[in-house]
Amino acid sequence: MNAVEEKNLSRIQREKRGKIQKAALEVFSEYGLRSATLDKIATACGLTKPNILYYYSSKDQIYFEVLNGLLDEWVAPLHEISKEGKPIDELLGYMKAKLKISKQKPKESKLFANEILHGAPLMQNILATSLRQTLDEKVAVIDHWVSEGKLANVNGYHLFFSIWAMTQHYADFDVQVKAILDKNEDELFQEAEEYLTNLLLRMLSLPSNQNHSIKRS
Amino acid sequence: MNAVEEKNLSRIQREKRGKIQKAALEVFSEYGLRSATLDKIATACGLTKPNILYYYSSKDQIYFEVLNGLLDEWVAPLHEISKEGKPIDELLGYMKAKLKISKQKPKESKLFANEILHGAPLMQNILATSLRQTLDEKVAVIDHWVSEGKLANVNGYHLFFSIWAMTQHYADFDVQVKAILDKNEDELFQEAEEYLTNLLLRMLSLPSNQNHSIKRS
DNA sequence: AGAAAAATTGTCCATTTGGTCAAAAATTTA
DNA sequence: TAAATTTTTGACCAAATGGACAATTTTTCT
Repeated sequence: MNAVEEKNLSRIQREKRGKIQKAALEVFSEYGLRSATLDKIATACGLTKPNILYYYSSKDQIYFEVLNGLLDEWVAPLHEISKEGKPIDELLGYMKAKLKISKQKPKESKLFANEILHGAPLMQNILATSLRQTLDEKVAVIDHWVSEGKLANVNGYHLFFSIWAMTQHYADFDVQVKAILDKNEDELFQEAEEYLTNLLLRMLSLPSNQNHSIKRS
Repeated sequence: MNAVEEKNLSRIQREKRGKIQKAALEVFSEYGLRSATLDKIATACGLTKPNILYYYSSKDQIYFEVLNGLLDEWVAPLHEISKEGKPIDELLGYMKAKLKISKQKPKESKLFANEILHGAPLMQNILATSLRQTLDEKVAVIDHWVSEGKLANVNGYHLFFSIWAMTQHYADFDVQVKAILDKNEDELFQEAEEYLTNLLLRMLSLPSNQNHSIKRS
């Protein structure tokens, strides 16, 4: 499935490839594909440039490997949304999972964002097939919930777009966020979670439902 | 105020500088600062590379000029938010203004996003001073509205973050959006506006307020 | 241990690219 | 129109960079 089979690798190969990928993530997420250099990656992982090219045939290939690894992580939380669960809980859980990734893996988020921002030349077809199919399924679940009266009437696609946008914003544009708010990382994400929870609750709750912000019983 | 005074320029200078900036916006927004080349910009505006360097002293300077122009446009809609207006209308108007920019100036939006994504090396201090100050003022207005009972209780900073994130998403990540939805540009932004209007209405309306989706009187 | 295989590196190369510069062409000014 | 000024360009350069490769070192296998 992966472009590189990972089963028949020696200990050394596994270690070095791991080091390279980790360093490459750092460098690529900071500089982007073009302005990242093999020398920077080499320095970051303590290897020589030719040594890196012994493990990966080209800079592009390293980038491709790293990016491919990210895509799976990026899509994974979607699969956790269960038709059987309580609609609002499922969607709140999804938002929290995405927000958690933004907090814990900002570099990965930025690299992914950068790729899409520049036209996703390496992922466009995957987006249009795999991601699209998965999302279609989840939107169908949302439509189902809506039709059963378990959820306010929302456009499922745009709901996902907005969850992606709002959660990733805290990772991708952290420089801007931190230029405006002085909070430390923990405070910031705590606030964000409260804000987004409130937003989704208001957005998704049925108008005539029980009052969600103030429990009476 | 600008890094380059624009008053004492001849007709030729004005024309050529304009051409260069326009071409530079195209190229920079597609490739980013580093992987954009002077040759690409030269081709895009039909000038020679040395000719471009006759008008701008370096590639970095062109980038700086272009970027600086964008910042003003980016912040401008914020100033339109009036303390005197009806809170929800003001904020809906702001969202619509930002969404309109995403639709009509996607390249500008992407260039801006790219800069922040990579740490905003050229704008960090402006963000932390000018933008921050403006935003502080507008958040104060929101707090005021909230305290007067004209608006649901929301965190003003995160409200702006989410409006930025959600509206810019349609420009910055258009590749992803279009990989998932087949709609044409007009349909897409129409849907987005409806979705975001509904979202903000639900988010900002007071719980016990009049029913906003169905007018009774 | 010794041979074979794998891993590592120093050196080198070709291309790309930002930028220079002097000469030429075009425009403006007197 | 002729001089002065501005604009344009072809040729060129130095630095950066992705990558090749043969030689060397290290590890693995018998």
